[in-house]
Amino acid sequence: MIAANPGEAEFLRRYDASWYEKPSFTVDLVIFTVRDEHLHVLLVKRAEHPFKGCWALPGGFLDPRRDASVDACAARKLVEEAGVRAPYLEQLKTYGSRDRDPRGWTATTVYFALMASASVRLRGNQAEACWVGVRGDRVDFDLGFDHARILADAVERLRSKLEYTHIAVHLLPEEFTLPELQRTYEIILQQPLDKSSFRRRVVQADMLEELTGKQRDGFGRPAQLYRFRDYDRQTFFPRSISRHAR
Amino acid sequence: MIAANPGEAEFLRRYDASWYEKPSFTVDLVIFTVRDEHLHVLLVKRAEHPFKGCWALPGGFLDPRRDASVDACAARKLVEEAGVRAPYLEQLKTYGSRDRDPRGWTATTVYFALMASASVRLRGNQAEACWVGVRGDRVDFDLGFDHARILADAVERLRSKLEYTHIAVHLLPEEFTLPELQRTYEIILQQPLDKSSFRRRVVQADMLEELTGKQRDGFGRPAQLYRFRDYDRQTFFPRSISRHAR
DNA sequence: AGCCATAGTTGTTTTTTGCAACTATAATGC
DNA sequence: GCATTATAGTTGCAAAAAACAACTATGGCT
Repeated sequence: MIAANPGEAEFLRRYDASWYEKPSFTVDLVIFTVRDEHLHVLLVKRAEHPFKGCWALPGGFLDPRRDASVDACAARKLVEEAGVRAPYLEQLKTYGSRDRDPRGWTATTVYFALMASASVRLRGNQAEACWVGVRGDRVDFDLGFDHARILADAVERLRSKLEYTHIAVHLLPEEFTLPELQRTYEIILQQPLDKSSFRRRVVQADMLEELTGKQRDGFGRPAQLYRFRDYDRQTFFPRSISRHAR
Repeated sequence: MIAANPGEAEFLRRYDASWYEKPSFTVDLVIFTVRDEHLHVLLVKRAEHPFKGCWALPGGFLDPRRDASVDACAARKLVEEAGVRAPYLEQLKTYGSRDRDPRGWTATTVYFALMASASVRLRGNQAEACWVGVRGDRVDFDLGFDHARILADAVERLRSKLEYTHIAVHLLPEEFTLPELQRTYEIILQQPLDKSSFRRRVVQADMLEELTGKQRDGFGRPAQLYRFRDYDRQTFFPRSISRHAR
């Protein structure tokens, strides 16, 4: 390739570089659940280098032959890597840089998923996988790559979405009680909420369907069971939930 | 490459595919401003196939040699492709699929930027570039690729962020008046707001610094000039702005 | 039956908002 | 000059919403 002048040569070099040197592209998952009164995230132990033996978020390379889209890739990895089904899956953010992976330039599009603790059934393909408690916005040990940062961003997004939307219902089984829902909010927002304000808010949002006749038995008075009304719609609250802090 | 059994062969094939068949990776920009009482977006006319001659969002291939990160690539393209400086740049979302570009599997990470109309200085490198008015969540002519969908998502994100954060200040010059800020909100949210409620909200958020002595002259009484206090912090309103609709 | 624990409601006080009338300060036209 | 007009900014009050606390309800348990 012979160029008439330095400017043209430079242009051609850049053009070639853009076309042929592509960054590696992966998809990672931050899968949340609530169990034992704490927020948990699903982590896998890496079987290969780099960061072999380290805990990391489940995920891996996108395969253009198999994955029709990034969303489809995330849905596939949810089943294949994490071995779980989650009712809520949303794109979080894309992290890409020269130095986040020792093998070279990589970009990863991270999704975050919510699921009920009950439906957990780990059958990680090759890697060991387990739920790890989240303290604040981190877990207790080191994560590979920039996954600690990604986890912190995901926790922040989870908290802020909880303030304004109903998505906490996806952390519970299909049928749940209002005290259970309130407890979920309290665990994630890390502050107690006022019972009567919370109920007023949730009922006015008209997102729940009362399962008349069905109740959750327990210690004291049995609680009314509800079901989330429209599984697709994204309902927004007019005010943030944490205003009910007391 | 000889494998002992079908499972291993399949594994190796996938591994190779993941490594060597990477999707092309681009970065696109949705740059917003407000001028002539309307929201505008910066578009460029494509000089090359595909979609040659079509209007599209500015952007292009990430160059791993020059771009240390996706964020850095977006900042570079803001200057090189769009020829503008913007005080606010935020990642929107990543769109990737087999069929969004006729050349094959591509992923694009889209950023959205806000800037004051005054500081516009188009010097598009090779392409013709101009501001185009946004009606609802679209422009009046066809866009290449899936850029119409991307634009609609960006407008939606802009509206929802306006409700809860101060980011509208980045659509104004450094010094502005409260009526100008209110007008910006009204233009983007497409509804009139109550003057006294709006002022109460903005003043209580404590995000503006009064430039005592400086005023904007005009027809009636001159308006007090303000400056945004902390250019980095992201301030959140406790309630959505559109509650002041009247 | 009486106690305890939790669910759910109701009523009162306090805060926030919606709304409209009011004042303030400039330019303009006569 | 001075009324008029146009926009900026304030104030006061009624209405709505939220915080708070006390209340009732309903089960299990001894």
